[in-house]
Amino acid sequence: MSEANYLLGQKIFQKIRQDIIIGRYSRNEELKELLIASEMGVSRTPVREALRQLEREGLVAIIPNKGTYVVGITTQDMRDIYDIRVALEGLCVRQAADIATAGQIEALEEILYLAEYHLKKGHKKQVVELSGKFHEILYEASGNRMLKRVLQNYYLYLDQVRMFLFNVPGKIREVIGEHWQILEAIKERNGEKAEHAVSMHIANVIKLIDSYGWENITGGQNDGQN
Amino acid sequence: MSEANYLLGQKIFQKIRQDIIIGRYSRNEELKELLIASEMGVSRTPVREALRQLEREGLVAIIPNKGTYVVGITTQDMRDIYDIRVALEGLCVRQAADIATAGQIEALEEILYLAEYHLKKGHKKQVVELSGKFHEILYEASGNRMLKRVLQNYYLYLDQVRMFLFNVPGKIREVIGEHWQILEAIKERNGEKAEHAVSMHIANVIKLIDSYGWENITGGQNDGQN
DNA sequence: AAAAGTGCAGTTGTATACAATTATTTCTGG
DNA sequence: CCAGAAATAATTGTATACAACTGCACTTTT
Repeated sequence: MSEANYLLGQKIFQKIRQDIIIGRYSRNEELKELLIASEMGVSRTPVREALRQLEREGLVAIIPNKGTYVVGITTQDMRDIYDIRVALEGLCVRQAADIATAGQIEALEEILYLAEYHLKKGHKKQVVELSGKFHEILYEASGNRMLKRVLQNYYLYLDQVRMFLFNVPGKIREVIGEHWQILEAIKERNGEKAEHAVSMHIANVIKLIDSYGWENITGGQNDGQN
Repeated sequence: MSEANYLLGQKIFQKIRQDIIIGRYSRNEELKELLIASEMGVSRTPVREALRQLEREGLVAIIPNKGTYVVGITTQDMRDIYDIRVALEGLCVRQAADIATAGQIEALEEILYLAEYHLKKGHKKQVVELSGKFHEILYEASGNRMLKRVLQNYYLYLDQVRMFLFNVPGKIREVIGEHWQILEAIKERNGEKAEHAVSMHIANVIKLIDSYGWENITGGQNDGQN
């Protein structure tokens, strides 16, 4: 009665995915259907459906008749995703600069003002959420369904990195500043400028992570097959 | 005993996906589990798993407790994918130019020679296959797992467009020529040039489709809800 | 003692059974 | 004849049952 009693299978899928992304499972760890099912108090059926979906996302590998093994997001994957994002987020804001609606632009602006407020108040959690919402609207504003879809996925995958970044002193303020620049370019309907702003934004993130070392961001996931 | 008795669920997934991509189903058509199951002579279980996977790919939409509906690849999606591919295939060959192995380069060269041969002989089917293999190796040569994954997906989605293109007189020859240029740039380890060659390649395809009209490429998929 | 075969426990793959939800039809009252 | 409610059918969601396959320990054979 309370709220979205989302389908069991989807709930399991999302939980396992999140567990994989944040590194709760170690790489190559075997996911046994019956074990997960009993842990969640359900039967194997919805668990199997969830695992099959995870395989499509590339987060696990299923060896027929043998088992399901965690693949996860490696450090290399994260680097690679950033390369991809430079290309795709650039495309995204270029298109958004052309066709974003007044409502979308207003929503983006509202988010940034709100983020400034929560930043001042030290409400980190809200800022993180707003930052996600900012990207969400940007993706939507591109008017490109396929692009939105793939970028949303990658955004999810980088959850761990974002957690790390937002704990670096002063980084949040910097990010919001860069978001303002992106928004300004879109308001001016200047696709080139918007793309450049995004490239800078991502490049700065990469530079920061480089200085800390990519390996230190994931919680030292080991191999699981001693 | 004959061959790769691939898991039932995967086989169903691939069949339905192909049927959706080539437009055998109309948009918004309802996919009933029991119907598909009986058509394929299996139970609902593997069908459900397949449908859930298709939902992850965005090819169908599942409304809980209601049904599964075909989303498919719209004409707009195809345009959008080409925009994405300009960005991503460019990134791909740029990276490939840096790190492709001698073996991969040799494989690419061999494919093109073979394609030339089959082109002369008029073996269109073989040329299409080789063209796919060419891209496959390019994706692999980027050394970027996530990139490979997403590009493979998009390549699948454009099956219908490719069928169309390869029936345009002289287009196959042109495509092979452009592939040679890409390969040359990679052999020279010139990422810029490779990216430019890919951009040209894709731009030419887009230009050609524009001249025919995008709507005329898909077999006139109707809406399915009269 | 080494190699090969046998049997058993554990796990996945598929089918079926049942519960819950949604759609459709039929009946009833106005 | 129509609106609405009750009953019925159809469909999805989940659990369970059984078959098939895998891995490993144990036995047997040479």
